[in-house]
Amino acid sequence: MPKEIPSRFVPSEVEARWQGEWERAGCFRAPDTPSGPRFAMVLPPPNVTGVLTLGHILGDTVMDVLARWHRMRGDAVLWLPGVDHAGLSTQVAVRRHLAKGKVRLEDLPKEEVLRQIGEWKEAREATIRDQTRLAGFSVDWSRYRYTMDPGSLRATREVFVRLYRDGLIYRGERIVNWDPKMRTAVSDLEVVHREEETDLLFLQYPWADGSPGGLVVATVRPETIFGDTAVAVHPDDPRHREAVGRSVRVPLTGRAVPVIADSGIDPEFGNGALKVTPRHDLLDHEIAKRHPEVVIPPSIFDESARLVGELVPARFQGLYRDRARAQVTEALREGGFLTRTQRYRHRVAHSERSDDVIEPSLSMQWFVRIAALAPPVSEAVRTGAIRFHPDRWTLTFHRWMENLEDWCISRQVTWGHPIPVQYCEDCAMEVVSVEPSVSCPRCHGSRLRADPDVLDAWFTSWLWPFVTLGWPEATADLERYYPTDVLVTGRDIMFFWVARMMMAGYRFTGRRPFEHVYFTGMLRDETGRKLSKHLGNSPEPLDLIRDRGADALRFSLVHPNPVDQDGPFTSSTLDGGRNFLTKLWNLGRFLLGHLPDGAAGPSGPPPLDGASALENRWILSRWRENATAVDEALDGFEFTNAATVLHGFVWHDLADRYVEMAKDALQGARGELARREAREVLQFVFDRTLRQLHPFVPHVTEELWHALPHEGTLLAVSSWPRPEEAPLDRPALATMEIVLDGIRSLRSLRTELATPASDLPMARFRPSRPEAARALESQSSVIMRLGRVASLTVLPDGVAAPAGYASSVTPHAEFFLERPTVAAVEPGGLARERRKLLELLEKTRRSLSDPGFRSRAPPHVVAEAEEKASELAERIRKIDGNLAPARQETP
RNA sequence: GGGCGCGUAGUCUAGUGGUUAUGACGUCACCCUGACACGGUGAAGGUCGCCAGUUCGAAUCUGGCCGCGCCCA
Repeated sequence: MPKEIPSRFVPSEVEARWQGEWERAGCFRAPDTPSGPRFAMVLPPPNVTGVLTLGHILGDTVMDVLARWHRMRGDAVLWLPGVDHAGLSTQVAVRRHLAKGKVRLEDLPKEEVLRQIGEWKEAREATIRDQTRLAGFSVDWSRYRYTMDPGSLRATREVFVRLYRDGLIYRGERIVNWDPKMRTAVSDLEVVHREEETDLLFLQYPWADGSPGGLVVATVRPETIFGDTAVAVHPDDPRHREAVGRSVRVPLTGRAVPVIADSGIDPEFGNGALKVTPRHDLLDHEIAKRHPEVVIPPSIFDESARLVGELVPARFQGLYRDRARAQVTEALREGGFLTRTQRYRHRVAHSERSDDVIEPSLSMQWFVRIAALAPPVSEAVRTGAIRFHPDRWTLTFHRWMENLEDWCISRQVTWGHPIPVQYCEDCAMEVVSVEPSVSCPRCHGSRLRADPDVLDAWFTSWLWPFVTLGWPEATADLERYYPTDVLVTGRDIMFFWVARMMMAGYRFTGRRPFEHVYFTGMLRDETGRKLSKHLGNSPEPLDLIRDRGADALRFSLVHPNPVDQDGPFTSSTLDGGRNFLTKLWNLGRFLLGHLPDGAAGPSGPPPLDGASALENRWILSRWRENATAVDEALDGFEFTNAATVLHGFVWHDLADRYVEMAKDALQGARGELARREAREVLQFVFDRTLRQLHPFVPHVTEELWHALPHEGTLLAVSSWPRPEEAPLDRPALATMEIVLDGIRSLRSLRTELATPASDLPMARFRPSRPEAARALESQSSVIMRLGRVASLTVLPDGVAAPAGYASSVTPHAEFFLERPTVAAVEPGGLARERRKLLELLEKTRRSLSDPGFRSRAPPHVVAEAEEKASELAERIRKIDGNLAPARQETP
């Protein structure tokens, strides 16, 4: 047993050691026990695109608190880690990386692209594992999974085939969100809208029959006129009633297109007439479907959004979207078609991944009819089988679930799971199978062409909670640890991922994938901006860990700002965490310094009786109260509350009060019996507090626990304390309130009187009640020591305060403190207090004189008010009595 | 435009009908007191966004307004 704890907590010397110990002991491996209480979580697999951000560390910290807490409670805990291949995102990242070396990803052969991405993945994955280890997260590395490992590959294909056979996956031509930079379709969820200002052009489409004038159409996308196959107006629009049924010529091409009436047109927009480009706009496409006379033309864009095709005049061929817009606008102006322009703010869709402007485009893609998967999910949330924390997100969730569009799952990128479909070159059959076929099941031809596309990465990660446990095989893990208990994630992926996992869970396992979904908040910097790599305001977690330690970082993420709310994370937040750990560390040093050689570890609290020191009875009760509050907070997913309770207990109850009060006893000033009792109490309380703090700050608690006498091998596998271990001594709690009130009063008077620090003035007190008298008299030595006075004696009723004393009046007593100099006067505090009390008294009396209050308010409230009024009046009377002589002395 | 949420000391925050409105950071004063200056002690700082209403009583419930944020179209 080392008799010394270093004077400073140096995380770098402590943290790595325990990470090694825990792993060597295998305490984070989910037990293979077939039954008994269990607790399971899958870690949301971070993208191999990048490394862990502070946001990840926040979520992981919450999960680690849950995992370690449950482990200490004796549950078989599974916390399963892994990474996500993140298809498109990763390809975008690697593309950007290659571009720095002036290499275009598109120019590389497929094998080379895969090799580059593979290298990228290996490097990032290693960093992610390091970060996870160094933060002290207690994941089960033996069950580590990757969304492109063989099991995931197999399961993904299996799911595709099942949904296809059930008619819930289909291939179809629909308007999709096309990302011209990445040259792939993306799903609705991967599109972000941003407000932009552009020119709204008013274009005159001449009448096809040659009559003068024409129909004026407003558009922000003049370059798409080559794809126009109609002009639409609202049927009730009087301005355009004549036009319906006629034809107009598309400027610059001369093609005649019909004017149609459609109630989907907004008459308020522009001139009330809309050019219909069915191949390049969702609304236009829907209009075209409603009107058989409107043809769907060939595309006018290639996959990079360059103008091409038979409808595009030669002079515009090959122009990229933006240049095309400028040149077409110029041509329209020259041709006299442009009647006017107007600045116009509107929302433009961008690809979340590449940031390029989305080009809506009619395209052949694979879709999932997710609306068919929704009912059991909505039902689960409605009945509470799955619950959100905080629960206000339930509403948002329901709204989205009621409005589901088919999910586009095919991507025209290289990196991802291949779509498990082959096309027969002979009979054109779609062959959909888990294992690739060698011949066509219909015509038996052997010329099968694999679908060149890959699947949206979410199509794999929506299976995460059960694929990671072995699905579709009926493994022991799946039996034991599915459904999982809690999912912790950010609400930004509520629809992307959480909802889809719920759909997949019910569809493929028939059960909920998890019971609780806990959403963490978003971290912001001191100016309120979201932390993001993009803004450059996001600190590197490894730097913070190196600088302040993993525990300080972890604690700062859950305290003092609420984990489930967006809130600031700044260097002063981090200081707070570090300061707290230092406080804890020094408490440990203090305790060790007062233990004799060979002291035993604490097993339970020492039995106390009426003869025991007040502070001992008090701190055990305070610990019990706080321990109960911690349990309640953790049960209710209130992580910040739990941390706040522990923080307050350690700092204020244990350090500021208990230790200060018990110092005498610990140093032997009150005899050997008192000394041993104080030691045992402090050992017990500190040991239990270390256990409770362990899920939040595992390293420092493990280190301190080992530095002190303890029972057991590792704190990480020790048991979670039960509040009932300690007695709840209500009289001790009440008595201590009076004692603390006295100490506070004397200290406050000292400051008000500017008593020099080294002075020990004399003090008197006049109790208001017998129990106050007993408390103050019996504890006078501790009050004298902490209140820093030389004597503390009772002033009998009816005896005036001695001259040269200043006073303070509390509900329990009047306190008098000797003034340091003759010149010192009654401080202003007493008069201020009097004003405050008088205001309160008046307010209370107003209530009491209101007949409605007496007749309607509950009797105990009335009684309390009466008691308060008389107590206030009494205190004011006492203040007046003490104030009067002071006034006389200083006219 | 629709939905959801939030406005409490300089900053962040607790508080779902009766509390002298909680805590932290910051500020000021004194103190390197034998665990800790990453500390101790004390103090200052709030018409709980505004206006109505409900109620004996509103930071708390209702409505309206103002401001901010997020999601969806």
